[in-house]
Amino acid sequence: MGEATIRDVARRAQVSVASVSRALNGLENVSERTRAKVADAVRDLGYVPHAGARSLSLARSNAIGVVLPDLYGEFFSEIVRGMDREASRTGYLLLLSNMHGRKEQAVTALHAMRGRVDGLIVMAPHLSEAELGQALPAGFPVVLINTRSEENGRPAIHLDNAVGVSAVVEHLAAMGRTRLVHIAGPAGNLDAQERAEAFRRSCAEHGVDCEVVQGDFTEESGSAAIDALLSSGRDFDAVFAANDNMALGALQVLRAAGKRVPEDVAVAGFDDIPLAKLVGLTTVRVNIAELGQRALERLLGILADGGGEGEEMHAPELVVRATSEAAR
Amino acid sequence: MGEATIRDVARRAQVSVASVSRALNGLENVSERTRAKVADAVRDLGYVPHAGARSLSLARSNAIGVVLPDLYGEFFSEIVRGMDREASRTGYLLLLSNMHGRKEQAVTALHAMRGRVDGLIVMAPHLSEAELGQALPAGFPVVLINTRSEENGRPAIHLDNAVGVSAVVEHLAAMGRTRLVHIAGPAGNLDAQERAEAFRRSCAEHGVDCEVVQGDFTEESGSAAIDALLSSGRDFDAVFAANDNMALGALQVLRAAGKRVPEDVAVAGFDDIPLAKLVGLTTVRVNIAELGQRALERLLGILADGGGEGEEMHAPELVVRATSEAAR
DNA sequence: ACGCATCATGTAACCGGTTACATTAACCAC
DNA sequence: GTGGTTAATGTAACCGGTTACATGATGCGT
Repeated sequence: MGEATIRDVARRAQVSVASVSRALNGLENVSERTRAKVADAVRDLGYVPHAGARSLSLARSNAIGVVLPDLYGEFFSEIVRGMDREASRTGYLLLLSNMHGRKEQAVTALHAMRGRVDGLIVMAPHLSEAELGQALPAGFPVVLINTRSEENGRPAIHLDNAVGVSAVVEHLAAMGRTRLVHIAGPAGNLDAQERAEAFRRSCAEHGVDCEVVQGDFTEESGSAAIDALLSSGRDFDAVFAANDNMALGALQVLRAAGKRVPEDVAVAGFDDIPLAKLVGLTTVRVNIAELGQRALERLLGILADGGGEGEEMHAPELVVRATSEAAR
Repeated sequence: MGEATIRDVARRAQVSVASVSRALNGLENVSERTRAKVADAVRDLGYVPHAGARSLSLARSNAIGVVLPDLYGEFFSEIVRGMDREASRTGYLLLLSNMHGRKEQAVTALHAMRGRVDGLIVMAPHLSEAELGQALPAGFPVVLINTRSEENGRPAIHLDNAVGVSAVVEHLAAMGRTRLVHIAGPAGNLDAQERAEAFRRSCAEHGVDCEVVQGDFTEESGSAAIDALLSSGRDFDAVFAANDNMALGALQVLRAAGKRVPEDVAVAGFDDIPLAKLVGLTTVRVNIAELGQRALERLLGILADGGGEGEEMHAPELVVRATSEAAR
């Protein structure tokens, strides 16, 4: 990039570096004559200010660090797109760092951000609060996404699983379904836990029978779960899987077993992956881009006025499609 | 982040800043005793080096700037994933900047990178070489992706659209299709232009009828295009969309209109997004992640030995699936 | 004991910006 | 003309690291 420095510009314009700096930053107290000389010199030399040096002396970088785990497919691009939307609107750059491996790598990633960014957005589903606390000194502006949050009061944004789940259960109940099955995600996963828990609560509220079987978010596990249920002779008229993948697996097994969907059994999932639309699967749409955008907005808010502790919930939205449209 | 500076560490460890710096950077000439004192002080203070200051004095940031246009769906996440793969392997960070709007915004985006990154990867399908040249002083390490390249010899990586398109047309012709429709991408987009151009050429070579209709890379535009075509009563036996998104949109409309795929109409796309495999869509596989990774490798190579001018083509690969498998 | 090489350490300049403060010039009122 | 005010400009310190060079201590050969 243009290697000219502000001192080169000053020399060529026959003024001091202070005047150049003032002229470039549009300060008031600069004469027209000086302003013009500086502008000429800048053009002649192709001068572009050195952002690194600038941020060192200003203690401000106009960049936001984003630390994400390995994310699959849509999720990554959508969340970054949302952040970028807000960032480019407000003139910030995004400094990206995926952390694949384990804890040390995460700490390294976070440390590498020091002195480069004004704030951080961190999504670290496999780090505990305590571990995060070590790597993130108190006082540094951070917004957490979907981290296991234990009351510590750091600003955070969470997906509101309960809202999504209860919308599905309410919908199924309204369609006359009375014996619901939930295929849960893997035991260690926070979202999976919250969804299963909310499912039980919602069923109780609507006075419908409920049962929870285990899955692990893969399509196969959804198939296997329903397979087992069918051969055990258990009766049910709706299946709600903790994600779309498992719902699709369930769908295939149900149809193979001669069940009509939605007439005999309604099916619903969670996430609204592109395939869900194609297949006509009722699901819960998570607006991932909006989540990312909101996280950045929140962080910028903190940078501006320092305020805003506590968690914020991001509500997903019920999308009713063919697999649940008919009443029983 | 830890606000302690290297001088704080030096004071607490009772040594000079130079010794601290040497100890932290693992230089040889530091006594064990000093090394230990520094390590203690660093731990006590929670010191993390200020990367901005470091890169200012080293004239090296360990960051790579990535400037991308608005990209749709998978493409963005895949290309960034590929770059990230290489970046985290080699200890680089990615500084991301999407440029949506017009030229000035692009120039601003590029200038914002000055003094923050060691090199740039730029994908600017809507900027001419000349425009780019102004914003990118010669001598700064850059790798261009899919830019309108006019012989200027900057290192670049291009997707070989012609190879992919001609493979599809040849395949469709071999399957007995004779009236092909191409749904093109947005007018300003280089890939879209190249694909449409190659389509016309390939059709002529294989002696089949061809028609090009306009789309904009979104699924909806694919649906709309075929919708319009069907209601105009035009006849065709194969649809080749400039990307998979539009092909999927077309697929839905065709089926909704009672056409059998592939018996009545064959369908093909471009990109091979994950959904394409699930749906059985014939397409051209672009290993996008590999493209991104390759771009970064190339850039790192340039940083290391300065060499490597010229363009490099990245050939995509035909993937035949159910939507085109049956001969007419 | 001396001279000399070797090694650890410290001092201060530098990277490229910003800005507090000092300086100078210009203008006005008296 | 003098003193005081205001506006434009310049000087130099500072942000937080790195590193060339100077300094001081230690060990060795003779």
